[in-house]
Amino acid sequence: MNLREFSELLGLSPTTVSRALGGYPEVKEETRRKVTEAARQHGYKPNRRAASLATGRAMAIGHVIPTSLNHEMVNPVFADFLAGAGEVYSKANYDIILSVVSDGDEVRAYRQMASTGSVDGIIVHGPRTNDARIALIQDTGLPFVVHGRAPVEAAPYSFVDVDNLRAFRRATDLLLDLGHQRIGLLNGHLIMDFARRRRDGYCAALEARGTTVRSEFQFAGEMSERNGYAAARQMLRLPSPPTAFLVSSLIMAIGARRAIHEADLTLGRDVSVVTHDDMLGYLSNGDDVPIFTATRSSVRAAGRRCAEILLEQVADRTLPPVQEIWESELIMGASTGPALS
Amino acid sequence: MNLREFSELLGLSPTTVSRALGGYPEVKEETRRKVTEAARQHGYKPNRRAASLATGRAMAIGHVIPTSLNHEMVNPVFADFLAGAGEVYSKANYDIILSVVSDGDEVRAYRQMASTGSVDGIIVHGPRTNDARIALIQDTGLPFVVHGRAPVEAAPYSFVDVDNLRAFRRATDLLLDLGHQRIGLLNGHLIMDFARRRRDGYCAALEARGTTVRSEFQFAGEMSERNGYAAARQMLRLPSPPTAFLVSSLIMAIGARRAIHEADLTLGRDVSVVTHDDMLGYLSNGDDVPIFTATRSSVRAAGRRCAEILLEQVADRTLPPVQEIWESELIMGASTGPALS
DNA sequence: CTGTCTACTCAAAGCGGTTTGGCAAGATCG
DNA sequence: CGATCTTGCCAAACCGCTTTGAGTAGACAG
Repeated sequence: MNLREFSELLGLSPTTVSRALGGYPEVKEETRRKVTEAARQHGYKPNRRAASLATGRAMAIGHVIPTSLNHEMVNPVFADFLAGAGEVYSKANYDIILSVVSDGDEVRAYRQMASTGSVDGIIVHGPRTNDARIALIQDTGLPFVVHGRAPVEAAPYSFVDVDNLRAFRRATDLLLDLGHQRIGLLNGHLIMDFARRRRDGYCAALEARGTTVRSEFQFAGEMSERNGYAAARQMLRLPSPPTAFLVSSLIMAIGARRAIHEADLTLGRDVSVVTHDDMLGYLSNGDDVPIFTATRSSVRAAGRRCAEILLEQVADRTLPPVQEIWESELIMGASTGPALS
Repeated sequence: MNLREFSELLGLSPTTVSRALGGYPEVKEETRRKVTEAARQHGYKPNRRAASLATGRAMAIGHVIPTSLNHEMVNPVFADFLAGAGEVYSKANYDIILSVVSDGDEVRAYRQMASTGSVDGIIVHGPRTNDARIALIQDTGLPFVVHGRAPVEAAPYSFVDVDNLRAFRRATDLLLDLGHQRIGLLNGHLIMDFARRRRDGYCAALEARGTTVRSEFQFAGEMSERNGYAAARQMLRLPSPPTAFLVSSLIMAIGARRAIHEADLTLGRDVSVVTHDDMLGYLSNGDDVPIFTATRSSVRAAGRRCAEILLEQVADRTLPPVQEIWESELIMGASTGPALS
């Protein structure tokens, strides 16, 4: 059923029907009522592609999700981020266009989205330390919002980020205050901006206290359960092992916990753990008492906020960039305790 | 840059340029070379919406992901499923149109996708026992593939599913063979088709051996870490607690493991666990030796296969439905052992 | 040298909407 | 009561592409 057929059915012109459904004031209220009612009954909905073409607005936002670096892992925070963003989009009647690409093709995917005009705006996920994508998208003139940020701020752009440096600096301070001198860092890949900031926070705290920063206490790689386990295990086998771990994701922390148990140590007594918690829906960090002491920030809320900002920028292209840096909560759980002397 | 401008630039007609880029045989090879080269250089790409409108093909597949039942959880398998499907789509130059909706609006989302013609086909996720969506989509005439299946088979449709009943029957048999008499089931919501089939497999195995099926040994709900923990804890506190658990997802099993540790019991000795493992990228079930004994089937592979089938059906609407039921592997890990008498 | 074929290329008609610029009919005003 | 506004509707142009059907130039044969 297309507009012409539908309008003939009603004995009206396509123009009037389109206006009636579009909420324009030029049609009589009664006519509008008749039209909307008939549309509901016959299931008429304007063809989205045609409407897009005519208005120039795609009514869609592009997300590119890369399947990670070398492995085939897809970052588990995407699901929650998309859920948050999706809430906002669906209220505004926007679609998500998702492009799942292997790491190398990412830039191509962004370029394609921009040049084929299939989206009105773009969300950039997982910014790298030197991220070619940002300059690229800036060139296209398409509105975009970055979840996280990249250090190079050639021209300012919108982003929503957690204050990762501060979060990890506070977490490290906490462990130092508890008397821990040997602290392992289980981090994400260092090409990721957030991982680098977290490491900087960790190093800054250690250096401020005159504690040596040791490379054998640092792991950087994919944040999987497996890697958390393997890295923690290896560090625990060192002649003088860490008494505490600072971990970049709850999933990795669960891996670390496995290694701790396996070494017949007790979490929160023999070994302390502080982790970052993205508050993923299916992986809550305990109910009343948190399992892990954690720096906490909802990735779902970030998704919502990024979407809001982006839709505003799409609606009004002249708006200045919005930059938000969120403070993460530091919550005390059962996984930290004083260092055993 | 649009086709008209671009073709004027080249001194050719829009038709010829379109044909050259489309790979039609009516243009001279040399002309085609010139055109593609210029397109690359000037960054010309046909506008997707316009092309769609002209050809009638949307070059997009719709996925609807519901944020689960009562809670705000979004199923973590989506990310991996989408990654698998995305591999196939991007090769075929198809987009994913994602609609994230809260549970109630799901049907509306499907109807909308179908009637606005923004997609060429649909993937249905997480079929329920009585699923209205399937009949609805069948009505629209749009090709679709179900990941999983629903019991009502009014008219046959395409699906890819794991043989859940058989998998859980085998797993239960394994535990029974090890001497376990009291086996807890930590399952998903029973309105989900897969959960019901798994329960049926569990019950069938118990009944075949004359073992009583007890309701206090069955939990059905959201498959989160938290629920796995809470349900296992509660069952372990029963006067005569289970000596083994059968769990529907690795995340839930990790929750159960936490409860087991907390009760000062040892996994694989005091309490056995068999779980289903979707092989999510970030949550591997151990490396060489699996942590958990598990029924295993890759959700990513399922995503790939569903996408393949769907694209075939889109290309040729007359194709008969494809129904695949995959056998899951039963792999032996360190979480199962003989029942302590 | 003319007629027929082949190989390219083009103009124009959609695809299904939105939107501009009119045009009648009825309402309002002097 | 005629002139001027509103109000409510419509015809037609346009968004950017694909594709049909027609046309032109050159190759080749007679």
